Amino acid sequence: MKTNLKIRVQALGDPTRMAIFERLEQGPLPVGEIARGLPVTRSAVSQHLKILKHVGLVTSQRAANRQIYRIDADGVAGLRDYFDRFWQESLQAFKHAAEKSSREKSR
Amino acid sequence: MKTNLKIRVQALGDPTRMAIFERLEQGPLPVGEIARGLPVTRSAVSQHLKILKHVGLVTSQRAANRQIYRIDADGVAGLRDYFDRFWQESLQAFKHAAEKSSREKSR
DNA sequence: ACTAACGGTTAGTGAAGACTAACCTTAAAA
DNA sequence: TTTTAAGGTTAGTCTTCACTAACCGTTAGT
Repeated sequence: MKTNLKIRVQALGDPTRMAIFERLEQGPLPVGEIARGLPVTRSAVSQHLKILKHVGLVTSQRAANRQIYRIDADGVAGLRDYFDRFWQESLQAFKHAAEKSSREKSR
Repeated sequence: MKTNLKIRVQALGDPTRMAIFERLEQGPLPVGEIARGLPVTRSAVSQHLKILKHVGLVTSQRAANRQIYRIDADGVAGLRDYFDRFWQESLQAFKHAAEKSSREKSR
């Protein structure tokens, strides 16, 4: 399982994978259930799930005949933290710019 | 400016756009400066910036001859909140599953 | 006015990758 | 044991889209 954050974003960049991901927000589902309602074949869904699993966004678990997929909370937490850092840094940059601007106005 | 969160993820799904985005984490930059150090032409960078701006991840501002691009903190906050929701929901689902499992073990 | 540097736009091309169809294994039910 | 349904894999096709090259307008300096 890759832990690189960028390839997780890349994985979710595909609309179908994003749809699968959002489908799993409701709760764990077997492959066939995920494919039902999506405009692609079960084969395509299976390939997408392989990628999502590989990048650490979902996990799977056998139940007899079925493979149950669910969202990997840790993987999602990584993404959240990643964007949180960007948010904080850009906010700080904005604050600096604002202060500088007000300094220039007051002279 | 589109406010749809999915297309922001889609926008960052491209490696070059992600590189541009991370480049802007250091601080605001003009187009030419961004292109310098990237393995693509300035034209490509300009097209990518157009997309990033369109989905609300960066903003731009003229300074005479130059276009200064910077990260849009609000846009990034949207992404963070989006993944935070997934994280919370999947964590809760995991907790439910764990409780159910321990109940079944204890009987 | 001319020149140089900036950035955006367009058309056309090439490569990456999403998709289907056909196949396989495995597990449970008949 | 045969059948049925599950899911994964592969080869091949086709579409999407990232990229370059050539162009344009704009601004500042000479």
